[in-house]
Amino acid sequence: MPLLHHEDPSSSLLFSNMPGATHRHDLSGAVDVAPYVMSFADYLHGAVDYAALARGFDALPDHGMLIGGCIDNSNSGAEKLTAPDAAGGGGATPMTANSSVSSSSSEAAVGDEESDLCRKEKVKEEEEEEEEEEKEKIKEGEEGSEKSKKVSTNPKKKGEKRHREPRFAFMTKSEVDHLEDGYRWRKYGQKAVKNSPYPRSYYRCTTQKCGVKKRVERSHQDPSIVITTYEGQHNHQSPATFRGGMHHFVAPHAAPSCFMSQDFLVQQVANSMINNNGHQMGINPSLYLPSLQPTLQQHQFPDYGLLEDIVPSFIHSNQP
DNA sequence: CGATTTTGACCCGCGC
DNA sequence: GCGCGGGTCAAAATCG
Repeated sequence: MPLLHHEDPSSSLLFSNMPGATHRHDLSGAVDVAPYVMSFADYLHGAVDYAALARGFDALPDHGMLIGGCIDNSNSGAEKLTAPDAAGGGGATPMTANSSVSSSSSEAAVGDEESDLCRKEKVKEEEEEEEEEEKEKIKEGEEGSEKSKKVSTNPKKKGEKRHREPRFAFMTKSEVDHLEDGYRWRKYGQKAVKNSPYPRSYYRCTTQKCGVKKRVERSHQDPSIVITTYEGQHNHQSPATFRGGMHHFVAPHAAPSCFMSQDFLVQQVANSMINNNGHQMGINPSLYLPSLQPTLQQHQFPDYGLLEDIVPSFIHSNQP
């Protein structure tokens, strides 16, 4: 996927929309993305749900730049995150600031396998979308009384498959694993990642009734890269947003489709950028938008369901 | 003292 | 049916 390059080669942002991708990453690492705010947002509007990501920008401490992102619609657990390099299909995609690699690549890496999965999942998703909402409701209701139950996601209906919300993943070059994105998260688990020395952490939005989750893991291919995957959409504004006097309303329910999330992201991004005191802050110049920006705006993504769809373009751009 | 993190156990889906 | 891996829970520990 194409990247937008800025003047500063040191930082680069790579966005990839990966429908099949399962991760969303916050780029908390990137600190000042301000200059890109507008364009970024616009960009997002067109296609992806990077809002969430974007928000990370404003908060990003000192570490990191956004390397890439992708949206994953696939719900089935088929998501896999691969290191960018890996995704590249063997390191084909460099994630350096100059070179662009994308998270998509990571997911893309999984591409072959995932592409099928993603597509299947896509379909499922639609069907399950409704179910999910119901589940969530049920959950809420049950939560209080049936906590004693162990780990049963949905004790009530066994027949129902676990449904997952669209995910958005992106890679960030950052020293810190958990990037600040404006929301408050509570870590609820950590698991070792197969074939990787780095564990994957699971976070949940601490806001009541907000079921947004995110996973954070470090690429074993390039330890400096953090892969963040968002799942679901916030049904509230971020604390940061409030502080900044943000004004955008965010869709109250889980996004049924990638596009929803995209809007969401856009808003978030915009918000984050405008955040503090109404000043535009943030987006790090180091944030590079992929050349696909135009593409996104035009909604030309062939199929968001597949990473490969996106990744390839992005990869190609880098590789003649 | 409340909120968050840590961590081992458990559940679930999937492939063989 | 079994084993594996991913994801989640929840008690205990830690933090602010």
